[in-house]
Amino acid sequence: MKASPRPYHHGNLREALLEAAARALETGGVGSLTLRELSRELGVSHTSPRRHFADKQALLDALAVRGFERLDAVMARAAKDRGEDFNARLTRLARAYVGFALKHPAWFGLMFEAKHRADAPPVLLDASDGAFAHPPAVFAQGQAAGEVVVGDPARLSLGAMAAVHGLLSISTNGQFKGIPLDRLVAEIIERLVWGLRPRE
Amino acid sequence: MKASPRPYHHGNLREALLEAAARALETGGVGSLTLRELSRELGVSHTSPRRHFADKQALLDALAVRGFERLDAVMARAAKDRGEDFNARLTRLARAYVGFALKHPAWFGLMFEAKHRADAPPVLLDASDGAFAHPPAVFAQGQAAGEVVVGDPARLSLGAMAAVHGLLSISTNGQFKGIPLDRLVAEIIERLVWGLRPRE
DNA sequence: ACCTGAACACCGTTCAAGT
DNA sequence: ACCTGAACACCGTTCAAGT
Repeated sequence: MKASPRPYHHGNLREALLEAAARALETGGVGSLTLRELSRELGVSHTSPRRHFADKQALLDALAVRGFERLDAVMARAAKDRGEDFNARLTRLARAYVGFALKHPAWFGLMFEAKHRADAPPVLLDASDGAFAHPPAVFAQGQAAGEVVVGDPARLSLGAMAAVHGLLSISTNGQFKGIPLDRLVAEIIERLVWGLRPRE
Repeated sequence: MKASPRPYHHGNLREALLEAAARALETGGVGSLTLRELSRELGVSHTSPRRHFADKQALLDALAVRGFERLDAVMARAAKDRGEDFNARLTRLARAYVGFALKHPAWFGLMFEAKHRADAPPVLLDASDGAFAHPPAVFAQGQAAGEVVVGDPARLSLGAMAAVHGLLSISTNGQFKGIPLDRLVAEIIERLVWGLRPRE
């Protein structure tokens, strides 16, 4: 958003660093991400990153923020109302979440690791909150349609998102005991929705 | 279990390394865990660990196995039948899980990170399976008592454990938007149990 | 303002050598 | 069998210096 000042030797080093870091993350995991290697790749000295990020952790945090922004965009698209019932809509949202996590496992891992640091910057927590604002919205509309019990949507949706996220953590290689994640997600959401029916 | 051969310079270096590593993990997180520092602490040369662990990752894997064994012990104790109903028992099991994770956050994180590596050793996956065998047992007894719908206990319990684990991942510093994890766990389990009631 | 090069204090891993 | 010491190829970070 901020207009970049005239470049010196490199076009926009900060941006280039973040992009190269994201690539490194996808290719070789967080272990392969070093400031010196990024600098080499971009043809600048290994001390250049210092001008744009206080230290390595600052770059990782910025990368985590980008991740939550991407996740936010993915969730926003999946949360759009298409006239389905609550179950179908929540399942679509959950699948989008799982899809992002499986497509960018190292990035996804970095995002939550960064968020869990005691001194995580506010901008990071805000980015996370942004992405996690979509499920409550879907729940609220489910309530409006009489498909979901009354109660704080944020609190109700937390259980659903926790289940989906936990499924990712507990599973291995996109499956659990041979059953693909996608199927398990649908199963769990359906059972959850059943439990969330208004009690007559 | 295996009888240790006569020591050379150190009593039982393998054991000492694992204990020192666990301590380092608790104190300064996984970032503070280096083979050289462990060696210094134990008064051996920095190449000694090589005799007992092929590389650093092998030590981390062994540490992760220990973690799952500890978790298994904690879960086994919590899963014991005390004559409560299914809801109370599952809540106790979930709280034990959360308690372990909050008490040893770095270790807990290491365990699942190790488990997610593509080349995770079978012994690690077995240790994980061991700890996760307790919830299905509780579910099976819940079914026997007519408190839970029919279905594969492993599959049914997966949703519950995923929700609890996910809550840990999504939350920050043992809470979520100011609400303590313990309370959220109880809430989610209760709602889940409600959804798992046999449908008449 | 932005980048460089040398220097410092660390790593993990390898390997020939010791007892 | 078990450990050592030197060596190698890396790190992140600091700092005086350049344009």
